[in-house]
Amino acid sequence: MTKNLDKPELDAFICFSLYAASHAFNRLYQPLLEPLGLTYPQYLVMSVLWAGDGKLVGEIGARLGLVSSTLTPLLKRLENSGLVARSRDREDERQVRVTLTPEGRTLRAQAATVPGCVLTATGMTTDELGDLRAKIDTLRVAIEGAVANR
Amino acid sequence: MTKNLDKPELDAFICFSLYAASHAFNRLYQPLLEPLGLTYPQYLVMSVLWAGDGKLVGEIGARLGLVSSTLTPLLKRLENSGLVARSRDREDERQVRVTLTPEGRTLRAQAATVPGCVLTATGMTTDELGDLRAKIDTLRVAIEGAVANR
DNA sequence: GGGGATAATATCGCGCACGATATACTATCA
DNA sequence: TGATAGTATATCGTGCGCGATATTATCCCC
Repeated sequence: MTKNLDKPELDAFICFSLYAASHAFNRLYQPLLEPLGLTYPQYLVMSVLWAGDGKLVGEIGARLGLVSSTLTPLLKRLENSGLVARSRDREDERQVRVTLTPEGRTLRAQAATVPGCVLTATGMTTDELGDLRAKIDTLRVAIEGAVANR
Repeated sequence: MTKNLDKPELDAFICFSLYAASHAFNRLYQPLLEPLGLTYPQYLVMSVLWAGDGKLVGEIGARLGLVSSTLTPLLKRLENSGLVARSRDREDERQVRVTLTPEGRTLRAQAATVPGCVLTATGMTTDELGDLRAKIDTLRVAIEGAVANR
């Protein structure tokens, strides 16, 4: 009790770190993505589509942990940029399928240098990064579980 | 080259993780902070002030990696909530010093249960969390360095 | 001590991020 | 079949987060 009052920032240490690291990645990607005309979240969405075209809005959201109120405007901006097309699924008209345009596919090659730049900037090996990623994912899963059964 | 084209999401793995983990923490804190009338970034700012009252806007920004265009509106909202006071420094009138009001200090006791809830939700020991935090900080410092000398 | 450089904060515009709610479609079951 | 429940996406309002720029104060050098 007294301990918590003495160190109210104890829990904050880990979230400070995540918070700051997340923003730092944002600042790292931004100048790399600016010539492509993409923001960082838009790049993440395009990466999901490059990994498998023709996904539903909900599938993209599940991969990135985003809801439709975030994705819909973002996808509309990508559509206005001519990188993706959005169309209601013929089978189930509630669903919206997002597909890459030829311009969207072309952009993939232009973005090919980005991963190398980022990897260099981390100053870590792919093994170290993979290990760290696994630990962060473990933490995230634990937190999501706690949020679900609170 | 071909490798990058085959795996454009390779670099994305670590940033996906950070991105999702950061948002997961946001969703964990939100219901805990809602009774206090604080958002997650506002809680981080209050934590900084609870650790040491009377900080300058720039000092808070340095601690959290935020610039004035983010902090100024946030601090004004905290001021409107009656939790902090903002005043120009007598010595150097360019600077704005942020101090806790009695209500802001009182809130600290009400927030005392938050760290424990969060720690429990992580399912990790403080040692494990500390180790993870250190690794994340190492990554962040490397990235910030790369951004600085690009 | 006056003028340009520098520094700290503020303002503005845009793009997330999300909760609450609305809309449109599908499934179910009486 | 027709009401009802459930599902997928969209809309709206609020609060970050930041780059570009403005404003005001201090510093420094002639």
